[in-house]
Amino acid sequence: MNKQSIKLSVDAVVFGYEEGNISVLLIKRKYAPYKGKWAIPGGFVLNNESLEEAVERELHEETGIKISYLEQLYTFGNPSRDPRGRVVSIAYFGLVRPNAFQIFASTDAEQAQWFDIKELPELSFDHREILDIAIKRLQGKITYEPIGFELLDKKFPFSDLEKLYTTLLGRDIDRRNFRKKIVGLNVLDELDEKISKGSGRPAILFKFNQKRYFQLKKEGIIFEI
Amino acid sequence: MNKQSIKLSVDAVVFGYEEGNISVLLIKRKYAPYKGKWAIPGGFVLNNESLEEAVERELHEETGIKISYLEQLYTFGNPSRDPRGRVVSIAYFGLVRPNAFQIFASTDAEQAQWFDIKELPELSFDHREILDIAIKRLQGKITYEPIGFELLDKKFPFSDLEKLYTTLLGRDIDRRNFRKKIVGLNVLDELDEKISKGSGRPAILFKFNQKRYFQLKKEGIIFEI
DNA sequence: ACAAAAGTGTTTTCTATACACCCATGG
DNA sequence: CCATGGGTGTATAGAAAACACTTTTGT
Repeated sequence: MNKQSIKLSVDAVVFGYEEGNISVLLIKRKYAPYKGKWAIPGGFVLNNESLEEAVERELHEETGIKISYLEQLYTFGNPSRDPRGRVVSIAYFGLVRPNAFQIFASTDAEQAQWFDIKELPELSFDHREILDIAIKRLQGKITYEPIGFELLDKKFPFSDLEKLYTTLLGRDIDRRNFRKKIVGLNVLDELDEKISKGSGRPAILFKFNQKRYFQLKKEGIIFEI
Repeated sequence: MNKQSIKLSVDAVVFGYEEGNISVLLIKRKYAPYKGKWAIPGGFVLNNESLEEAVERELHEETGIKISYLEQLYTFGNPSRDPRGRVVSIAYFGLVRPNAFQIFASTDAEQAQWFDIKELPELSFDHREILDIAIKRLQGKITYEPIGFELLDKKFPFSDLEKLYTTLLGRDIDRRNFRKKIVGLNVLDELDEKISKGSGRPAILFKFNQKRYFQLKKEGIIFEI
């Protein structure tokens, strides 16, 4: 019988959102292959760790950020996807507020950096394909799950949530209808605080009702905007 | 550096539908571990084949059936899921008409058999968990995709499609509203043929308009019954 | 007072749901 | 002629979409 010599890796596609821009966290590879090229953070799975542990560890090692919830995206196994030999990679997917983390490169990464998803550099391996699938998933999620908790500040004006949705959907939405729908979900708590953005009427701040938010996620709302 | 010694396998969860019953194809294991126990068909990935090739090959070897489209379900990587050592398994998912295939066990399988999903035997490894996730996916699919093409005969009366939906949803649906909705999707072509089921008015036969069907799948309709 | 962003209701349209009787055939 | 399953339309309620002016602040 042919001895199997397949290696297993994990990759973490981490999206951030800030003021109308969606970005993704990439690292510059320190070693060959693709030395000096940008790539999705990730690396080989160790013998005794779960896949989730592996992806969190690799992400932390290479970029300094620690995320406790990464969702499995897809497993990529094309035999020629890695020039070093057969490497099957399980890709994960996460959302964060970029400004809530300080990123710093280490181990296999020479550099770690946020890239706007509309201005991506050339990527290593089949990482462009992985990223494309992740972007599709991100845009798909919005229709069957509430989104925003992981991407917005703790306290935020309604307009931030609205801008997030217009950015992810790539089109304008009606402010009144949107507000009605979100309010109807009971997922936001209104605070006794306002924020002023220099000019214009100050906005009331909201926060997500965490319990209700995760309940909706679990139930899987269908949510057409 | 610690040399990685993880093995990679694939598993194929194949669902069948026949006259109001959903079944799944299982094999009885010929070798240890779990010798003589039922399991989801699958096995190790070879060095030079893609994951899709591997899962189709294993399914064919163990059960005799050949399916060209299996969808990736999830990757299971719990370090203790296999008593032989670290085995990560990529599970796939497919739908067929059981009566369109003749099943016969071979290679690692002592027997291959359809089981009603309400009367499952004890399963090997973490296959019960895999199957539960697959069943959830099957039930979820129905709300965002048309379904039935792979599960019904080429030509079928409307009532067959209706019964499939009631079975998958686990509840009754309104015959008139259901028909309206399906007809509205333009996914069925009416044939000039009828079928009689012994007593009662003969039913007009339909077939799926394949082009339209796969177009809807791709677009991803949201389809509440 | 004006510029800039936040906040708010009503009307219309569409979609989902509820609901019951007639039709065609076999025995 | 009766038992059995197949086929059909309409009315109502609820949800989504379209739509524009007023409020509050900073300058």
